[in-house]
Amino acid sequence: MRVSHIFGKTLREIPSEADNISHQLLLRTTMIHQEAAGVYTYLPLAWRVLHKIEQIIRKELDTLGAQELMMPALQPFEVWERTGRYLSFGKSLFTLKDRRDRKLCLGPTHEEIITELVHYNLKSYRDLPLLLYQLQIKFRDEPRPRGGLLRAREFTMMDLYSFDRDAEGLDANYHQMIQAYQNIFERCGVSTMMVEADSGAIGGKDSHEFMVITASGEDEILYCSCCSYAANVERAQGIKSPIHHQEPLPLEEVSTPGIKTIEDLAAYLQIPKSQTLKAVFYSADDEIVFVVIRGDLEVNEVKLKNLLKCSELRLAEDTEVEKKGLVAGSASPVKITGIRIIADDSVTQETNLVAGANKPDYHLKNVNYPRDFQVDIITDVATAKVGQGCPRCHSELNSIRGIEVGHIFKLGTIFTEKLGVSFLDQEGRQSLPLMGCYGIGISRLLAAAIEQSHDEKGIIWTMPISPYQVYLCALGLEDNKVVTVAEELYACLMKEGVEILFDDRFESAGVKFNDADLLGIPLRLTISPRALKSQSVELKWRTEKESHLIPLSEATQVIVRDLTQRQDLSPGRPSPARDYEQERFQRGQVQ
RNA sequence: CGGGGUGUGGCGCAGGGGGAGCGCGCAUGGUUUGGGACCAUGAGGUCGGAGGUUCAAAUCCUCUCACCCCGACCA
Repeated sequence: MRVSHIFGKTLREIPSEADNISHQLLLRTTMIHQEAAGVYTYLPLAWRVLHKIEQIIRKELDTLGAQELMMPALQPFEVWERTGRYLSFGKSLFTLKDRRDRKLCLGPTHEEIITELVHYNLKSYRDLPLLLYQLQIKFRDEPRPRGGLLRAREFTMMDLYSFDRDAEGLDANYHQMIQAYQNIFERCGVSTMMVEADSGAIGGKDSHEFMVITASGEDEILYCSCCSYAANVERAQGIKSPIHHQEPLPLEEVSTPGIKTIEDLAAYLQIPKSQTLKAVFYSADDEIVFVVIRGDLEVNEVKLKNLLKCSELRLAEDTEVEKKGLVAGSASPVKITGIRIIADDSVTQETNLVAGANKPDYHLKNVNYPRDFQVDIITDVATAKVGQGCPRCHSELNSIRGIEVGHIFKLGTIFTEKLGVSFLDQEGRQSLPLMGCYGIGISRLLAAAIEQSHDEKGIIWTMPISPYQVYLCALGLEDNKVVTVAEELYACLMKEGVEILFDDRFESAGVKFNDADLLGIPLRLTISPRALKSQSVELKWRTEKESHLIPLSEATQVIVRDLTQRQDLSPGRPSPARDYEQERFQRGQVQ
């Protein structure tokens, strides 16, 4: 492809709507164009990258015996009613009506459709296991799309669904898919960490996310510095050893005029926050619940939501709290009845805490469980923190940020049961197949790859997903020799199957070099009168600072050889963005 | 949904009751060509939309739409 013909020109200035690196670079290179909030056109360069990622995915999945198919984006709403998931998706589900007033929706995911499809085609245990996948556009009416392709309302996704005879089969497929995912991301040249994840309202016992590690990531990951434990903060557990263990002292009321927050209380009484008991009130599907937790910790709403099995969870309004006869700012579980009390285990392990006195301007000292209060549930509902102990090996937890590019779930029989899918097992009995589902956000992966691999000049593509492999710069085009040599090399390399961008524009060297860097093509070749004096071509890798000359006569041969070597990434391949935390990734990629 | 912000040519921005401007980009001609050259000439905008105030509105008022950021939210 000639650069002069590429649809979409590079921009010198950053469009003001973007403040996210990948978003800025995708706009500056005109790889994407925004049509509405969270809705983008992929221009030719981006489309090539998406295709490459898709091909890597296909190759890896087909090796497992998975079969590709294509389900509709437009789905009958009725099937979402049957599984009840129109409720859990809520407003994120795009809905519409056809001319006969029949309700339809745009698929945010395809568990319903695939399960129905399998219903019509699954008869015998001999048909299992089954792995089906598609590459599809998904629609989710996100409350707030952001970051360009990182959180869009329309995006491309690979979703695979597994069906198995039994739990062992599901486990085997799940492990197989973990390996496939690790292969896929590695082949794309992005470093990911696999972490334990919340499976949310979809249920199921096992769920893992694959995170592209980058400081700009939306998700926080807690990982152990010693063992392989890594989890999304939504799910992570930290060991909360008691820090003030003492003999219980007698309960004592203290005056705390105007004190309402834990910060103020700790400062006023000159005690650490960890010596206080925090009371937080939530409305869980309209039930007000009372959560108590050690003052230095925060309630993890995901854990709480899973515990209460509610569909809506929010902080209670002050008026709702008052209606329950509680004093916001001075509330405690001491002598409180008529409300469900959930205690984080940090509270029940601790001694002599300062808690509210359930009347304004007073607190209680030396509150101890179970002497002074009772609770309905004791469990872990705290947000794990850096510095806490790893739940597996008790070493210290660290924190890092990532972008979720893959998510896998063991669904079990949730969908097959609801939609009545069964098969005849070996003994001739009706049996429910066990499902797993596995997703990769392809367009998000494209953006995440840029987040992970760029510098101040632009994108740094890894070879396997770069839109082109080579950027051929011809400098001094009024020199006929330059034109002849460049055209010849361009033709030769194309004949060899090299994907090449030929910058044939009458532009200054600076413009061409800057565009080459911005576009991030791995190898830049320069043909110029200067290099031609020594019958040479200049080679420069995007990841390296220095260029070097090779003889013109060997150019095609050398270039093809070097490209082949770099096509399949070896672990030691230099890439500035991939170097950092490299060891961690390897440790994080759990067996 | 709460809070904040922005809408003026393809991109970045200035202007703030009476001529719609600047830089980049684009076109044409010329001089240039190893890290975003220069000169000249030009094309391109219902100032997000609707209503109002006024002799006169990009500018003031009202409503509205879109987009961005923070939060809530996000299987």
